[in-house]
This record gives sequence, structure tokens and C-alpha cells, in this order.
Amino acid sequence: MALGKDYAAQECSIARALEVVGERWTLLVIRDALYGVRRYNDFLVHLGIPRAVLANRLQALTAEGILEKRRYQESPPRDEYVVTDRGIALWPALRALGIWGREHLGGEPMRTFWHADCGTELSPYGACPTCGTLVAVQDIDMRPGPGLDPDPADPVSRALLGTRRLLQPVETEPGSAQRPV
Amino acid sequence: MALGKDYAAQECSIARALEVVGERWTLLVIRDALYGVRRYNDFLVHLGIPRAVLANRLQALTAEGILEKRRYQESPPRDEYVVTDRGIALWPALRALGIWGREHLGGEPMRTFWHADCGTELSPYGACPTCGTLVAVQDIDMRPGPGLDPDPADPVSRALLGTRRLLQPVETEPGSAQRPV
DNA sequence: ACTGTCGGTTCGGTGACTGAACCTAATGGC
DNA sequence: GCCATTAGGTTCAGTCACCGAACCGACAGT
Repeated sequence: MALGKDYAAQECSIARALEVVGERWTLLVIRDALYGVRRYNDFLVHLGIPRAVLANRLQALTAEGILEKRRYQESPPRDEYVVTDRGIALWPALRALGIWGREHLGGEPMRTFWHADCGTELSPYGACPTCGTLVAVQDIDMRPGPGLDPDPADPVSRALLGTRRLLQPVETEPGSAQRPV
Repeated sequence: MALGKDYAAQECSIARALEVVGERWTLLVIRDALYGVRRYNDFLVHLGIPRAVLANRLQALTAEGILEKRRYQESPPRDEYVVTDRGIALWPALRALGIWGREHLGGEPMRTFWHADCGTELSPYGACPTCGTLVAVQDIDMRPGPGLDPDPADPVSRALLGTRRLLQPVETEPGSAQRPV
């Protein structure tokens, strides 16, 4: 929360984690990064976040080593933001929040997560019931659940519709407007 | 986040969860409630949170069914806020955040969590390695870790020092000032 | 009557978030 | 050459949330 005052020097790992990822939008940016979103404009369109806030968050997350800014073309210079191991390590926390949201705020599951190697749906804690092992994030396939809008408006949501491997970069056709217009 | 604008009608359980518990202080209030804190003044002293914000959060969490306001004495009328099943269900998310904070922001563990029935320390995902089962929150003992200040200033932190069963109400001696003075 | 506790509410000041507009650099089409 | 468009920002005024301190009301104890 970048803290007007830091969380009172809380002697607590939870409070320290929230100092870094507790601000509005931050965890959603990381969620999108895990889903494969990498470009400024894709975050912008998918999240509906104010531009200044997005720029601020991307910079802060890069400074914290959760994202890595990487030049992917010169002329015109373009950078993408790729999630690092430190960011990938937030997956269990994001998943736990998602499970709580689905179970306690009602509604159908929006997305489901499967072990790519064996095709089994993951247990709530990220283990594969058939393999018995904890599944690494890069071995997880995401599939749309019954609660997901099958024909979303923005191009990033459309690109995320099919079965997708986590962390795999999202491809959006160029020419998708910067904003809902 | 109570949202100036809601998270853009995000089709995502994570976003919906963050709408409810994503505001500043909210998750820390729930953490304290799981540790056994129940009274307005104890939250106030332990968190160092502004009084108005605390009152706001307690009311919102009660409205969401995460805490339950319960009269524990008449004359003078006094209420306590007890965490409900819906709040207890947030434990995995809080624990995942705490583990990330400890592993990626450095430092010694502040608190450790043990299966009360068999005395084994819990795995990162809340299972008991010896029993193999997932341990319910009410069967978890919390013990101070090496990173915890052994002689904290506020009476609530002192009351939380020993080995404590989660959810068990914290007893603070009356007469502990309302504020760091 | 006076003091202290508990659980708030009120209020002025500050900082963060919002939405819209603007800017730069380069590219593509005509 | 000219204009529109794309990507990735910055700037700015307005609003809203948060902060800290002060105040309040009901009751207890002495």
C-alpha cells in the first residue's frame, strides 16, 4: 500500500507482503501477468485501470523484482513486462483468494486449472490428485469455466478464452484500440 | 477497495474477493481475528490503525458476514467481533501471503504453525506431514518464531507471545491504555 | 464529584486514485 | 510530404480514502 505510514512496522510476514502487493490493482496486474499478459496496452484494456496507476504499478513491481521490463523490439522501442520467479511464487496466494471468492461470494467458477501433463483438474491447494505432486505454474493449463462470458468485448479477454498454458505470452492482434472507445 | 468504480465488473473470482477484502487494513483485521483478537480496543492497539478506519472495517466485515458482532456484556454494553466460517476460510490465502512475504522479502519467520493433535509443524499448504491430512484452523497452534520481538510494547502483542491455539480469544488485562499513550 | 475505560464519531489536512487530455516517437497508407 | 494510428507514457484537476487528533457518551470505581 506504499503506505502513508508503513503498516506500523508490523512484525508479520503477511503485513510485509501486503506492503508490496496490497495496493489497489497490484494483485490483478500480477494475476494478468501470470495469465500471460505482458504489454502495457494489454494490461490497460483488460483491467480498465487508469493509465497513470498502471504505469506506477508496473514501475513499482519492476523495482520489487516481481516483474521484469524487457525490450522486445527496437524502433519503435517497445518493452514488455514479464513475471519473474518472485511473481510466480504469488500464484498460491492468488489461487487461494480466487477459491475463497468463488466459494463465498457465489457464482460459477470463471476459470479452472488443470495439470497439463496428465489432464487432471487441480485440487484447491494446487496439487494434482492423480500424480500426487505439487504442480509448477508453468505446467498448469487454464480453461474457461461455466461462469465466463463466452464473447467478451476486449481483445485481451478474447485471447484468453481457449485452453491456455499459464505464463505463455498472450497474442493480441495489433489494431485493437487502446480503450473501450 | 469498496471501489470508486468496481473492479470493472471483472469476470474473476480473485477480483471479486479483492473487492471485499482488498482494502488497506482489511486482511490484517481478519488475520488478527483469526489469532483471537475480538475487541475494538485490541485491534486498535495491535494494528495501530486509525479509529475511524477500524470502525469502518469492522462494520463492513460484519456486513459481509466475515465477522459477527456479538454482545458479550450488558452494562456497559460491549460487543466483540468474532470471525465466522467465511472469515476462517480466508486462512489459506493469508498463510500463502505470509509464506511469500517470508520467502521473498527476507527475514526470519515471525510465527510458526503446528498441528495441535500431533505436534508437527505444518507444511506450506496447511497439511500435516505426519498425519497427511489437511488441518482445520481450530486445530492449529501458533508459536513465536525467531524473528518475533520477545518483549513487545503493546499488551495484545504480549498476549499473543506464547503458544496459542488459533481462534482462541485473546485475554488482555484491563487497564491497558487505549493507545501507545 | 472525579477519574478512567471502552467504543465509538467528527473534523481538518494530506495523499492516492480517477478520468480526460496531452505528448513523443515511430510506422503505414496515400 | 502529409495525415492517421499505435504504443507507452506524463500532466492535471477533481474526488475520495486515509490519517491523526480531538471530542463524546455511557458506565464503573472511589
